[in-house]
Amino acid sequence: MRGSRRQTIVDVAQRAGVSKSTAARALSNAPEISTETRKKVLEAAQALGYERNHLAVGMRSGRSGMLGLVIPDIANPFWAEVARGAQDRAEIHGRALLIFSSDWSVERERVHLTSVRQARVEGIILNRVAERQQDSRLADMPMVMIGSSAALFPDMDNVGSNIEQGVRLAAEYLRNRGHLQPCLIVGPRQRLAHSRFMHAVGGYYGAYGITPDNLIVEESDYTPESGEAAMGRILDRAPKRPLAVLAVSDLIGLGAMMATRRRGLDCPRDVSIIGFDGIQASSFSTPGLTAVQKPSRAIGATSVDMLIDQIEGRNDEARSISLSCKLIERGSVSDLVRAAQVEVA
Amino acid sequence: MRGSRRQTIVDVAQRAGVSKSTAARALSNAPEISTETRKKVLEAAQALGYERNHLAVGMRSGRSGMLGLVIPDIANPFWAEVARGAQDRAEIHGRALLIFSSDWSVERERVHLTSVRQARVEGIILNRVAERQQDSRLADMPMVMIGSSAALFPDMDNVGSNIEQGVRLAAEYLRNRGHLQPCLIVGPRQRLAHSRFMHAVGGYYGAYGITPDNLIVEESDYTPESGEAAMGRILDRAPKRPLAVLAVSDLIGLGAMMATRRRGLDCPRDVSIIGFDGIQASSFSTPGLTAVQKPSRAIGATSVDMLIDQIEGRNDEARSISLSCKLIERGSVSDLVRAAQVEVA
DNA sequence: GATTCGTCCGGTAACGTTCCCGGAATTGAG
DNA sequence: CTCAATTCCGGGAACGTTACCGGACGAATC
Repeated sequence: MRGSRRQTIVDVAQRAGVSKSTAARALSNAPEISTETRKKVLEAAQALGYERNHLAVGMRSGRSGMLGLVIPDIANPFWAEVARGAQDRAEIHGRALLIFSSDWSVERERVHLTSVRQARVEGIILNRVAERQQDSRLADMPMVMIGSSAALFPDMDNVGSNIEQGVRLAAEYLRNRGHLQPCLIVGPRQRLAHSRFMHAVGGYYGAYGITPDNLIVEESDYTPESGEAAMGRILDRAPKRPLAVLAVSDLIGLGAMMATRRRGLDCPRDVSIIGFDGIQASSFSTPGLTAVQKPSRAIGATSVDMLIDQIEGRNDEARSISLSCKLIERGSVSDLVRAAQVEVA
Repeated sequence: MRGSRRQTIVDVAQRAGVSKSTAARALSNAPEISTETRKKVLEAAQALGYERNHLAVGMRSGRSGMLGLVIPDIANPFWAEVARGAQDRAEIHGRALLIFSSDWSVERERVHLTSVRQARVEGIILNRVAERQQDSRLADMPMVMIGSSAALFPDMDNVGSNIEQGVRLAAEYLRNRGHLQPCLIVGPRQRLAHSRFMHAVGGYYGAYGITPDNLIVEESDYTPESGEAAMGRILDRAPKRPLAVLAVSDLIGLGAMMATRRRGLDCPRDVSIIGFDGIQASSFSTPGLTAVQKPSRAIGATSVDMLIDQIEGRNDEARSISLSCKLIERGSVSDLVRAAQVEVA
C-alpha cells in the first residue's frame, strides 16, 4: 500500500472509459454531465480509492477550500470556544480551518498572517493583536475581524459581542442588588477592548452621575494570576466592605475570587464578583462565578458565515455585527437590598 | 489593491533579471546559487510583495507544509492544550496545522480524515474515536496516534501519557492518606482508555490483594454533568463516610465535587476526590481539585516531532512513547492518617 | 594548451486539476 | 426533412511551482 502511486483523475477517467474532463465534471458535481456517466465515474473513483487532490484543485480554480483563523491562544477557553464554533460552521461550508495562536505577540501574528496567505486560504478570520497597525496587505483578500477593533477598520467586516449590552447587564444586575459603584478590573490598557469596555461603563454609569474616575480601577492581564494580584491591590485601596468588583474576564474574576479568599474574606458576603466571558471553569468555583456570557461559539460561527459571504461575493459593503451577551447567575454576588429588607423585618 | 493580479515567481524573476529557475532557487534556499544573485532575487521579491504560493509548491514538490490534527474536541480544555503544544512545535518545523474536532463521532472522524487527506497534509496526528476499526487507508501515510489505542496499532507511532504511572501516583497518594479502597468513576467502557485505566488500577491494587471487582465503579462521559450523576450513584451505593473517589478526568471529578456539595457533604472531610487531567479549571474549585496532571502540551509537541521524523524518513520502526504524569496537590483529598494521629494526641 | 572539474544558471517538462472551446449526438420546432 | 438549439463530451491550455538536464564559464590539473 505504502508504495503504490496515488490515484489521479486520469486513472479514474481511464477506468470509467471517459476523458479526464468528463471525470472532473462528475467529481466536482458539475451540471453538464449525464446521470449515468456520472454514476460510472463515481463508481470507478470508489473502486480505485481515488481522493481528490485539493492542492491541485486550489491551484487551478483558486479555491483552496481552506480558511485561516488567527487568534491569541487556542488553549484559552474563550478562544477555544470561538474556534470550535468556527470549525463546525466551516465544515458545513465544506471548508477546512488553518488555526494559529499569535500568543498576543505582534511578531507571531505577522508571521502567522503570512503563513495563512501563503497557504492560499480563501479568507481570514482574525483577532488582531497589533490593533492599531493598518496593514494594506490585509485589505486585498476576504477577511473578517473578530473582537473590538471594528472602529479602527470601518471598511472591514467585523463580528464581536455587544459589550455595551453586556456591561449594562452586569451593571444593572449589580445595581439591583445594591452595588452602586463597583470596582473594576480591566484588561491591558493599550488594547482596544479596554477603551470599548470603559466607554460602555462610562455610558451606563454616566446616567447616574458617576464617571469612571469615581471608580477604583485596576489593570490586569487575561490570567487568573494577574487577576489575583489586581484584586489584592483593590483590597488595599478600598477598605470598605462589602465591596463589588466587575472583572473584564472570567479568568481574572476567578483570580480575584482566590485573592479574596486568601485574605480571609468571603465571597459573596464581603466581596461580590462578576465576570465577563461565561467559560465553563466559572461554574466550578465556590461560589460559582456570576458572569456575563459572551456568545463565543456564535462569534466563531457567524464570522465564518460572513467570510463565506465575502468569498462568494454576496457582500458588497462592510458589516459590523454585535452578538448579545447574557447573564449567568451563579452566586458570587450578594444581594444587599434583600439583606437590608430582611434586617428591617 | 484588490484588483491587482497576484505576483508570481516569474514576475520576481523578470524584475531580478534572472530565469524563474534561478528565482525559485533563491526563494527556496537551494544551495546552488551565488550569494549576490540570491540577494538580487530576494530584493525583487520584497519589492513586489511576492508571496510564495504554497499550493503550487505542494503540488509540485509533494510537500504541502501542512499537518492534520484530528481530536475529539478543540473546546475541551485537555485537547486544547494538546493542540496548542502541537501548534507551537509545528511552527518550529515550518508547518501549518489543519485542526478538526470529531466530537467523539465515528462518522465525523471518518469525514475529517478524508478531508485532511484530500488537503494533502504531509502527515496526520490522530486520536482515534473508532478505536477498534482497522483502516488500511490510514497506513499509507505518515501518522502518529495519540492516546490509548497504541496496543491496537502496534505498527504505528504512538504518544500518550503514562497511565500506569499516573494511576500509581494517584493511588499511592490516596493510600498514604488512608484511603485504601477508593471508588472509581471511569469513562465510557467501550473506549480503550477505559481498559487501559482499569488495567493500571488492577496492577496497582492487585499487589494489595484488591481486585477491581472489590471496588465501586461508576461510568461517566467526559462532562461534569455526567460526572455529577455518576457521583450521585456512588453516594447511593456507598453509605460509608469518609469516602474517596478516583475520577478518570478532571471535568468528571469537578462534577463529582458538585454532587458532593449538593448532598450537603463536605469535600474533603466526607468525600475525597482526585482527578486525572490537570486542567486549569481544577484550580478554581473549593477546595481545588487534587489531580494527576497529564503532559498535554508535551503530548502535542512530541507527536509533531515524531510525525516530522516519519515525514523526513528518519524513523524506520514504530515507536511508542509514554510521557509521565505528575501530581498536583490542591486540597480535595483529606488525610485520614494525620487526622487519626491528631485525635490520639 | 587541452582536459577536467565544479559552480552557477536557463530551458523545459512535469505535478493534478479545472476552464474554455469546439464538435458530435440528440432533441425540438417549423 | 431541415435547421437550430440543447446536451453532453473530449482535447488542450493553463494555474505556479520545482525537478531535471544540459550548457556556459572560470579555475585547477596535467
